[in-house]
Amino acid sequence: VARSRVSRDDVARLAGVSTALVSYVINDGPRPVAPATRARVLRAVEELGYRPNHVARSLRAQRTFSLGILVPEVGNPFYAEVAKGIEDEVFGRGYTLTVGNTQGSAERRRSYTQNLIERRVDAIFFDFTGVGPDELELLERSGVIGIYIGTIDELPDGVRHQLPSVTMDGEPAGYEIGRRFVDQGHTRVACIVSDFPPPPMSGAPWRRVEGVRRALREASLDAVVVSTGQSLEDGYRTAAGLLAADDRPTAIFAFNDVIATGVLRRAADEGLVVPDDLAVCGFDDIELARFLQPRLTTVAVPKAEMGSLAERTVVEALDRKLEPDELAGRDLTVDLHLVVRDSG
Amino acid sequence: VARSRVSRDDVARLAGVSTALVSYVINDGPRPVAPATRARVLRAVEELGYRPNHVARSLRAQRTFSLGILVPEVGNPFYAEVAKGIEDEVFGRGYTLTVGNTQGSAERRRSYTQNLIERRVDAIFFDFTGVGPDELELLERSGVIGIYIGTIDELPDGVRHQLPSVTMDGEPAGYEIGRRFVDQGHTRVACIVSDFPPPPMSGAPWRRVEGVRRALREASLDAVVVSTGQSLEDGYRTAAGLLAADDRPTAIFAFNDVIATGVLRRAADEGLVVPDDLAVCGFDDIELARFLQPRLTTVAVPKAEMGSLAERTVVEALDRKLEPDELAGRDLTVDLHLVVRDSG
DNA sequence: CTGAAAGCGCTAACAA
DNA sequence: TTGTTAGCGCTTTCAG
Repeated sequence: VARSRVSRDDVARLAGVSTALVSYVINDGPRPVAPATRARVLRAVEELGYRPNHVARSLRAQRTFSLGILVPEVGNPFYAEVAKGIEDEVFGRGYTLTVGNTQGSAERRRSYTQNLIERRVDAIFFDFTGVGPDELELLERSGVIGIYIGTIDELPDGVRHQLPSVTMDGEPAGYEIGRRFVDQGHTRVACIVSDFPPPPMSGAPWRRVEGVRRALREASLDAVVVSTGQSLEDGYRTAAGLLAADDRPTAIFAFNDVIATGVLRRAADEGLVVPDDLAVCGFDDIELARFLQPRLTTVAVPKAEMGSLAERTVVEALDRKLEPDELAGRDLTVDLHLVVRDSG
Repeated sequence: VARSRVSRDDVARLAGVSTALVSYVINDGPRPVAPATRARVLRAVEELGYRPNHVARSLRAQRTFSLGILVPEVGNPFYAEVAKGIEDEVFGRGYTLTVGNTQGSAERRRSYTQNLIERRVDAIFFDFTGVGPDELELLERSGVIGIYIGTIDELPDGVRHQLPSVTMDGEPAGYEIGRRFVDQGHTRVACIVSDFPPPPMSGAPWRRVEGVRRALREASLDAVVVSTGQSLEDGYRTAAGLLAADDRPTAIFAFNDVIATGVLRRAADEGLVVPDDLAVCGFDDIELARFLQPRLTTVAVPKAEMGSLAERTVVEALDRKLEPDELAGRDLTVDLHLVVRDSG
């Protein structure tokens, strides 16, 4: 077997034509080729098992047809969901997706961005990873398109509107949850927020928590807010701490469904009945939420939609050969809504 | 800002040296450079914000430092886990991971393999996707390294030992589960297997189910086996069917933890108490398993270990510039063990 | 309708 | 210690 060493030259030689012809045949253009010649080329391609080298093509075309996506944690189904939406969409158009796990580290995020740019990906999606001035500058000087997908919390003011984005604002949904807690007569409510170290760049409190507290404040109440990590275990452990107190909360708003799942587990371990002894609300509405026992009350985030909005923005820009700056200001927004189930 | 147009030539010109020197400085070799010159080059690099073009470098080096991984479904935390293990490991060595979702389609698997090969990835990991003759031939003629990670079920005989692999055999663990069911006095047990369309290439029954049935047979029993898809919903729906029957099973072995989660949900909906009215065992031991209510009895699969064994095999082969055929026959195996919790 | 050749950005062998 | 240059595989302009 001819080990990959088969190049366009070999095909041309075997078919007895010039290399340009081979190119025209393979790409169906840009110039026409006589049917007989075309057939000869095709036969040679077949015989040699020739396949074009995408690397060479990328170098020449100054376009790689590959996209990068940065994710805080691929293991978390929430982030995976938007990545999946994008991948599914672009594969049909010949793009490939390179994914990077930032693990919440700003340093990793920066170095991945750098790496992807050196590899000349056509665009980079920042999937709930936040974007800082570093990434912005890297994108700027390289001319690579970047787009942000995530919460408005994670976009520092100096960054917003500098690159296109698809964002959501958790405040209104948080407010609804807070209202619900108030209506249910809870007076001791806790919010568990889930920060990667370091905390969100803006340093601002999370919008979704602000929403909850706004509702509480209207009833002259407030919430205790504690911070934890991203895993099921983090949710479990944090809930354990909260529930150990004498004046333990009777309602917990968990930052996301993964944390909420940990909380539910801990509640069960304490012999607490949810929602009677403890109300629990999550956020994200991952598929799992409605399979948990009890079914989780949570906030539906249109993950697939966020992915495809971003994907469409990028692909269109690429197709129309827009410059990155022409995309600045394209800030799309999606709506969230509360999904009431059994946990709170 | 100089839009990415900065190339090695610009740096050389600004520093007043030859392009080779720039190369030597950037790569720290292969030839030494006088300190003064080096400093000048570095300054020019800095001033221009120069970054090497990885595409050109790949073309030249005949090596891209990118790896491909094919996964049945990124949304499933089980598959994501091994991908994560690999990614984490190789990123430090400068590799990047391009992931493809096959969605269980053999056609997609083939076309992704093709695509990745054209992009000249240095190696492809097949993560529980199976590998068929098509992929084998593609790898063969391209000289790209391929490695299989998954169950032995999914490797047709014509493919085994043709490429390196890290596999597990579910039979013994299945047997343990079957034994447990027997010891608990169950006489009506059901197995839910989870096939993507089409069914596993080998056409053979799944080893883990064979194990369960072997144990049952020893007690002169047998299991009913039903097939379903991969989602929580699939598990839920299939359990609904099973539990609707008059002679409903009192024990269910679910193909994996995702399916088991759906089963648990349905059992709760039917007002069945697990494990008293119904025993449920899963497979994989995803992190979620021990947070479910009830905690899921399942089989621990060393996901991270499988990933890193495969990763090490590949990286070593790449470092030592081994030919793909030198890897054939490197078949590693990992052990599984039952994790008894509360569901069965 | 087809061939020759330049050039994408980089590395390294060869020369000086 | 440094400069020059061929060539990785491809596309496309310019000639014929």
